This record gives sequence, C-alpha cells and structure tokens, in this order.
Amino acid sequence: MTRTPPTQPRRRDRRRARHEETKQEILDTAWSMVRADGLAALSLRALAHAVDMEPQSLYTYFASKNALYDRMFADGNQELARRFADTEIPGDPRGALRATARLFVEFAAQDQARYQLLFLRTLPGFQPSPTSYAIAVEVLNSVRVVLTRAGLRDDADFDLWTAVVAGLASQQLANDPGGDRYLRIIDNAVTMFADYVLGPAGVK
Amino acid sequence: MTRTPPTQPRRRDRRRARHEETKQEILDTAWSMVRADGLAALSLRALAHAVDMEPQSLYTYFASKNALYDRMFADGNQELARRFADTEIPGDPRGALRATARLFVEFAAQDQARYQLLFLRTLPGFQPSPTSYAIAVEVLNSVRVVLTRAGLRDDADFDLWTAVVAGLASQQLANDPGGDRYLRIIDNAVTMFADYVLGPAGVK
DNA sequence: GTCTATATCCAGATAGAC
DNA sequence: GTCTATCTGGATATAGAC
Repeated sequence: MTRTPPTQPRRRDRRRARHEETKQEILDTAWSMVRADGLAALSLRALAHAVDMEPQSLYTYFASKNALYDRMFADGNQELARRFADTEIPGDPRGALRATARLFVEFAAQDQARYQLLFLRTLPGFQPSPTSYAIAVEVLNSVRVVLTRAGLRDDADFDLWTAVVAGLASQQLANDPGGDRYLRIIDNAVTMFADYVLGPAGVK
Repeated sequence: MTRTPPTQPRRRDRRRARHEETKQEILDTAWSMVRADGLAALSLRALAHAVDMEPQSLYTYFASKNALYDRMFADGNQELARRFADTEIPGDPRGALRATARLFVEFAAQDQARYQLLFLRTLPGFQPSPTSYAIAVEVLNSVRVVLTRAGLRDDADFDLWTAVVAGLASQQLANDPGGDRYLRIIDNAVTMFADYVLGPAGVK
C-alpha cells in the first residue's frame, strides 16, 4: 500500500491558505475599487494591476468577472447576516422595528456599490448563482422572523416595511451620499409604520 | 446690399427638420435598447447599427455618449413633467397624495433603465448638464407645491414622502419587474403616510 | 501560481473623402 | 450628412512556457 508522506497534507494546507489569502486581497481591492468608481466600472485589468498582477493571473482565483461579482454578492450578504446576528433586537415591537431599520439603512448607506449589487438589479448581465442567492434568501427570512414577532401579520405589511426601509436607503445614497439627511428620519419612518400596522402608540 | 435668396430659409428648415427627425429616431432606439439590455450596456456601435448607420455618423447628432445620456435624462424628466401637468390633482389632501404617488410609482415601474438614469446615481461617470438638471429640479418643485398644498409642513415630511414613494418604485423594479406587487400597496402607503403627517382620517 | 504571448472583439472618438 | 479609414485604448479570456 502506498501512503501519502506525512508532510504532504500540511504543505497542501499552507498552499491553500496562501491561495485564500491572495483571493481575499483581490476581493478587498475589488470592493475598494467599486466603492471609488462605481460597480459597473470595475475592470479585471485595473483590478489585477492594483494587486500587482497581470490580468491573466486573476483567473487562478476567479473563473470569470461574473464569478468575482458573484463572490462579492455572497460576501455582502454574509456581512449583513453577521451584523444582523450581532445586533441585540429589543423585545418590544417598536424597538425591534427601530433596530432593524437602523441596521439595514446604515448598512446600505455605507456603500453605494454594495447596495446596488445586493438589492438593485442594475448590473447588466449579472445574476447571482443559486448558492449565493441562498444566502440572500436566508437573511431575508431571519428579518421576516423578527418582523413577525414584532407584530407584522401579512405579506402586504412586510412589503410595505421593505419599501419604507429601501426607500430611505435609496434616497440617502442617491441624494445625500455620505450625509445623514435620510438617516435622521429613520425613527419618524418607524413611528409612521408602527402606528399604521400595529395601531397608534399606547393602544394595545 | 446682398439679400438671402427667398428659397434658402425654407430649405434650411427642411434640413433641420430632417435632422431632428433622425435625432429622435436615434433617441427612441436608444431607449428601447437600454430597456432591453440595461442602461450601462448601451454601446454607440450597437445603437448606430440599429438605426442603420456607421457608428461614426452618430457624432453628427450627439457629440459624445455622455451627450446622449444627457439628452435621455432631459427627455425622461420632460415626460414626467408632462404627465404631472396632464394629471388632475384632487383638492383634498389624501386624494392629492394618492394621485401623486400613483403617478410617480407607475412612471418608475414602467422603465427600470429610465428610473436608474433619472433617480439613482449608478451610471459610472455620468452627470447631467446644468440645463438638463434644471428640468429635474423644476419637476421636483412642482411636486413640492402640490404636497405643501396637501398639508406637508417641513423638509422632514417631504423627505419622508419621497422615501416612501421611491421605496415602492425601487422595490417594484428590483423584486417584481413587470408585476404589481408593490403597485398594489400604494394606497396603503399613502394612508400610512397621511395618518402620520396629517393626523388620522376624519380628524381635522 | 505567475508569467508572456496571443486571440478576439469592442469601446469611444477623429480625419477627411465624397 | 454619411461614409471609409484609422486611432487608441479597452475589454474578457485562453494557451502554454517556466
């Protein structure tokens, strides 16, 4: 019987670790480039040169430009999921709505390109892979659980909620990027929504 | 004194009319292409060939790709202004809000690319010219007049309104393009907003 | 894993003949 | 006003040497 030499797996691990490191560096650089120049303006040439590579070498890490976008899509959703998991959601309905709204709108306002990739359908030709899309669905589901616990009853309530929150995010990014014009009215929006869906404050 | 021959001006008018006709045809074709393939995917080559020209000939009509986008930006805003002028706005506050919301969300839902061009800032490198931008400002101002008449008092009210409406439009386009999932809840959103800003229905 | 070399094609834009 | 010819540079992607 032939046996793999005991040093082989370790060496393979090292190599894999280094591969993942470089991949992460490429990914980070890609994020900073789309943040600066816009999502659609990303080019593999420019990205490669930014990490001191020839463009062709990128294909060792990503099979195509779409594969890169897909990974970024998964990445962004994972970051949102992580924040959601790390946030204390108050037990009272209005507190829960406020926390959820703030979390989401602040996440969105932070990065126009990421918002565009995750929530708008404006990148010509891009569609997330089923695997990446599943992450997005999971995030949405955990939001739905929180909102149901807060008292939302039907799909129309839920859609109205996402519209209000997406509207604040979208307006913040389009009309006051880097500012807080719409971040400031999150609590107003939550009160408006809660009064409508849960009944006016104080009423049980 | 030399005098221009009497036939000259007419011939010049004809030529100009034909020029405008061709320009309009190019513009219409550009709209239908961005509707099909996405705003950022538009190429002058493909556009030229679609109107049976060589790409270089387009430069007789538009000085650059950005000039074309700029004209489309103006075009879209003019269409919105026209619809706004043509719509009967009810005298009662809630009716006015309902009419305005429907007008806007339906306009937005009709054309993802147009919405992106007019209201999002996602086209890398594009900025409307002052002339075109002025049209957008004028539209927004006439909306503001209507909303003030309907009872909105301060900037926060106005921003909350645009966020709600933009949210419905954005969600409709991103999550149910061609459908009516968010169009259906426009009236809910208007009631929610009116109750919050104007006071609950029936209260004077 | 990275490179050179290359393929293939496309982009926006200009000059000048007709 | 439209064309041919051309410029200049960009894009994504593959093959194969080292």
